Amino acid sequence: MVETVADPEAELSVRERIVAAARRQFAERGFAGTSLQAVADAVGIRKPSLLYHFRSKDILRRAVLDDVLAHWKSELPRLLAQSRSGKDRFAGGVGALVSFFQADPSRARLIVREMLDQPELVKQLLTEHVRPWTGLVVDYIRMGQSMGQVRDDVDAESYVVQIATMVIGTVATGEVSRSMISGDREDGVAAQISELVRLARAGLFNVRPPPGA
Amino acid sequence: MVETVADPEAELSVRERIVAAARRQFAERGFAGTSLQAVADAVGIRKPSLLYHFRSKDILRRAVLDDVLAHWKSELPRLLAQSRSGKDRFAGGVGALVSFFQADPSRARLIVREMLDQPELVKQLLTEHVRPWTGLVVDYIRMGQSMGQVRDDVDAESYVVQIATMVIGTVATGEVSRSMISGDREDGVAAQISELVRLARAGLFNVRPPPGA
DNA sequence: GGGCCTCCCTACCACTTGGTAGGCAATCGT
DNA sequence: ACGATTGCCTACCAAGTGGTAGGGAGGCCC
Repeated sequence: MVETVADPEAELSVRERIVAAARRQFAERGFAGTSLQAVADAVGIRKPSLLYHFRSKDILRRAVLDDVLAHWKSELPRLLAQSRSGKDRFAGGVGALVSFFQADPSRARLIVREMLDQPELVKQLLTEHVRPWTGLVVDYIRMGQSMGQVRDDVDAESYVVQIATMVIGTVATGEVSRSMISGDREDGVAAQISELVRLARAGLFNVRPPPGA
Repeated sequence: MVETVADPEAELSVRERIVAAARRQFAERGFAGTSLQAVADAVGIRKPSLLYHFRSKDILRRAVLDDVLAHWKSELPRLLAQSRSGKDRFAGGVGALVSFFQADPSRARLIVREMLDQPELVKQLLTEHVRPWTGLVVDYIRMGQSMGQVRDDVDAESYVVQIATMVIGTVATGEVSRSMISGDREDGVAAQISELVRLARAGLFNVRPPPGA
């Protein structure tokens, strides 16, 4: 029995559907707070069938984490391409990073949870998959510094990490922190993100051409 | 009912020791990932004794969260006093906020976890306890804007939330994000924090007197 | 003293958890 | 045609969970 062909989810393999369901639940209730029973229910199979595809809960956890990082990694080139030159593209790049996580907030929440639950593993995985790319950004910023376009008091590496922390944190805890903004105004998300981009920009570029030149 | 107000440097009450142990464990392993058995062991009592002081695990959770927020709230005036005027004090204020959470990172980690686990409750508690104080900061920033000292493209509310997100996120996930900074250089923490302060500052103040006037 | 309250204990319980054993139908390679 | 493999199932289990029952030692007030 197969579901409707029009539904994009219908074409996913059972493995993929398990990973997707697990990601959502791990993100929402945490790893320890999620039972295999609940994941199996969400997929529409029985628990032992789930354990046939993933031999233990820990293996499933790892698969979910790998999946999120793989998606992130595969999106990075596209995101970076948008920030390759100038201030306008830079704003677009940060915005695109935000949209990547915002498109499925469970990605951000999962990463935050795993950073808390297994810092050593996440540290290793990020170093392996994401760091090479951030290295490109760091080089780009340093180039901008040598050309006088970028503030020279910027610590490029710390800057990148800080912006990433802000982006992921903003998406993951967005609902809560947004409630601190003026009651519950409609444009909370937009305001928060535009302030994020503004902060990132103000912290990076010289406001106007250096006075000496 | 608190009986320890006049106690000079006496040992903590059992209740307080339970809350402290629970905070550490909830922060480290999460609420669902922590058993009452483990908390009781850390305190050095049996599980039913723990349940004598807190009638359910959920009540303990709430007590832990209240405790953290109460400490935060009570520290806020002192932290704000340091940022009342000018750029130097501002840096001190943000730095002080960082130190507050860094003094016991389990506070930051617990708040992040609870923002993920029970966003509605945390939203309500933050609005009740913390928001009045951030309101003061917002007013202060707006005053600075009317005096031309602060950039006028700053959305004061979003700015404050964004900085707080960055501070809490930096402390909570510090170990991991720091590993993205150049191998594992010794001053990772300091570099990260100083970049945080620099970002906050660059995003707030006019770099030099406004050009038009 | 005697009753009472505080605080901690041992013993126990119903329930859920991750995981295993083994069977059954469809599909595949040859 | 037919054994092996795949993918799912029912039935089960040992361990651990949050929580309860009830008892006992010590201090406090009359």
